[in-house]
Amino acid sequence: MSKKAYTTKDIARLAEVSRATVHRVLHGKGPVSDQARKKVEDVLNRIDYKPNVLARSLQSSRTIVIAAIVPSDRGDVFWKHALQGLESARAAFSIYGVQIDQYLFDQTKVQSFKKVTGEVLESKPDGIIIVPFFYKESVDFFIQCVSRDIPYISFNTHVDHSQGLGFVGQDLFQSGHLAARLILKTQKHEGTILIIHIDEDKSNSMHMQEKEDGFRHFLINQAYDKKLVETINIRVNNEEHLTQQLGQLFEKFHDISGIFVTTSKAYKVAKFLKYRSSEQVLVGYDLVEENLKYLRSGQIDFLINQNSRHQAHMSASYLVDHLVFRKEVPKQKLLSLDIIIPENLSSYLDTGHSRF
Amino acid sequence: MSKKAYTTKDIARLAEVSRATVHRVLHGKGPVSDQARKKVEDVLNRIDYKPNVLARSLQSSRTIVIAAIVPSDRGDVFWKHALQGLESARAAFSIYGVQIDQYLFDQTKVQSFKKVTGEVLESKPDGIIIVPFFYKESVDFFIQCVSRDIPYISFNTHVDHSQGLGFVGQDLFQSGHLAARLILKTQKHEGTILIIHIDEDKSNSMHMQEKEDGFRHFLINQAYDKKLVETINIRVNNEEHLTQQLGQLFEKFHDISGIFVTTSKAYKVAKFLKYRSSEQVLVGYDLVEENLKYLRSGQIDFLINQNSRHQAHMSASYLVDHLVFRKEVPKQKLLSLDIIIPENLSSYLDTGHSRF
DNA sequence: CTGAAAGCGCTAACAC
DNA sequence: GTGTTAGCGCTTTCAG
Repeated sequence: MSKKAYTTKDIARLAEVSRATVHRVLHGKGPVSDQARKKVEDVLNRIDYKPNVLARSLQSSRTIVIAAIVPSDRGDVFWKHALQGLESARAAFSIYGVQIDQYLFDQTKVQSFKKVTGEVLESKPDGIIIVPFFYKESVDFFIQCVSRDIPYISFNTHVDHSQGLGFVGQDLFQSGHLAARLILKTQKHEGTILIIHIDEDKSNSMHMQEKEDGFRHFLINQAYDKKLVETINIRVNNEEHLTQQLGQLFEKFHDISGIFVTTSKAYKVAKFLKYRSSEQVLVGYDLVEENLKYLRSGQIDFLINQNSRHQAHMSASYLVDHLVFRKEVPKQKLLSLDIIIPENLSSYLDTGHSRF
Repeated sequence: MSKKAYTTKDIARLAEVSRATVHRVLHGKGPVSDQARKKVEDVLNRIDYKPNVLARSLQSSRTIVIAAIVPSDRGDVFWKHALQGLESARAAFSIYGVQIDQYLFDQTKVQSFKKVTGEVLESKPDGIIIVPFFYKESVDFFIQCVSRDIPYISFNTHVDHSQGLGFVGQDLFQSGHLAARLILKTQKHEGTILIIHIDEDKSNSMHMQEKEDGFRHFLINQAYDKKLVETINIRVNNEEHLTQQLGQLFEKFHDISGIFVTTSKAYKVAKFLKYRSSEQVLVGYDLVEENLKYLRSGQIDFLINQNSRHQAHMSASYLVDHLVFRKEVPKQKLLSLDIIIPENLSSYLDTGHSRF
């Protein structure tokens, strides 16, 4: 059926040179005479040669090192899942001699980020996976990578840099759009809609803003009364303060019909709603334990899954495609925006991609 | 860091026999003296030996043949996607010397099914992927497989048979449950809810019934007035007949608030609704082109994605895990129930799993 | 019954 | 510059 694939041996025979010469031409290293090079290239143009990855990986000596720069997961399930994705990738690709080293930084400290990026460059890895959390520092880092000729792939946070291998993440504008549709579809009446940015620090602000933009865009399209849409920023330092703030909001706007929380902290709002036994539509992000509790009990209506596990795995997968299989990888891979309700929750919780 | 893995050479050295003997013990074939066997087994118990799959696959001679028994796709996008999943699996696993042969049957003819299953058994494949469309015939076939010691994995349609390697599909009861929640959440008022089974033949009836059961289960839990839920069976032979039937339904129940179509034919209802400019919540299945059109224009509110492409790919993937990697595979893999609305449609359309 | 030897396709080291 | 050689870990063949 499928005819035998060409090997370097075949090429050597056809080009009337030795396999070593073929090898040198294929990899562009080592001295080759123009004449020999031409002979080999002619053959390569004529046939469809695909190197056998397995045979290549069999060379046990060669191990490919990937450095992954990711926020540490101290109590944050989102990043814990990302690390799990990296781990499953490590397991899956170890047979190809790929090694994935994790470099964790403290997402509240730029210094920490700078430190680990420095360490990574020192270690001279074959490829890099990175969450470019801090904009300016990331751009600096990317420039370093390019000059050192180290391919990198970023995920979750998008920082424009065309030299990178690719980006894996989600379309945040679109996800805000989606949230708006869900709320408009399910709210009981046309009341005030709150957009709540609730987070520990400012670092996520770009993320949150894009979601808000998408959200508002949908409402405008639907000619929703602009005066009914309110944006609130909340820093969660202490619980009481939060309750107080929410209480004030509910006094000020007594006809709240829907709430969009742009971070994974929707459970904090849900808690408040439960206490008040209010019945607003609540849409949030991420399958973190506290959110799931309120999703199951009905305080949270929809969760949008950002699937950091999948993002991380995908990133690793693409880097391996590039480094091991020498395959093209897409400049951008936008993962699906999963809508989670109690019925499909469990089907998303068990990892989803068992082969990875 | 990670110490070198054991090889057959190591085992041979430790057991003081030759590598060939180790090989014979490992694969339980060929004559080995009890004494030699014991020596090798002792070593194997002491160390953690994992065969190197790459080296094994390198033996170009050995090609593993998988037979895939799937309904033909004559005009049916659902099965077309399944075939695409098989194709992507073929491409992905060809490097391991795996070959996937497709055996298509006509889903309207039992005879056709019997014919291809016969052919497959004749061809003595190393493993089988099958959509056990016809219950009785499938059970017969499974028995044949077991007696011939051919591992098989089924997908999409569930036929109880514990001897199989596994099943890949969706929880249909749960998916009906999900549809019910979506409709109750979004309908404008508590009106009549229609469950419409609309298909070309009867073969899907078990599928459809499970969905209905899940759907009704949710409504009962929510104490929805039983008298407001109606089940309708429609065979789609000609378009006019369908329009007529729907017209009669809408006359009989003038307060219809939601419609659940248990097959991929929701677009037929959507077309009718558009014509009447009615505003019921409509939930259906599958990302087939006609459905997408009405999803985008708003006649269909939600689509549930059964992702046959992914199902097929996953099945192949598991079979390869078993045959090539000698890994355990789960008895049952329930794929996620994806809720599709216009905003996340495109993110589900491009295949999703690029590495496959 | 057992072991030695060759070979899968690719790479790296070392002669020429 | 170029070709020969050896070896990755496993399987298969063939001689003992």
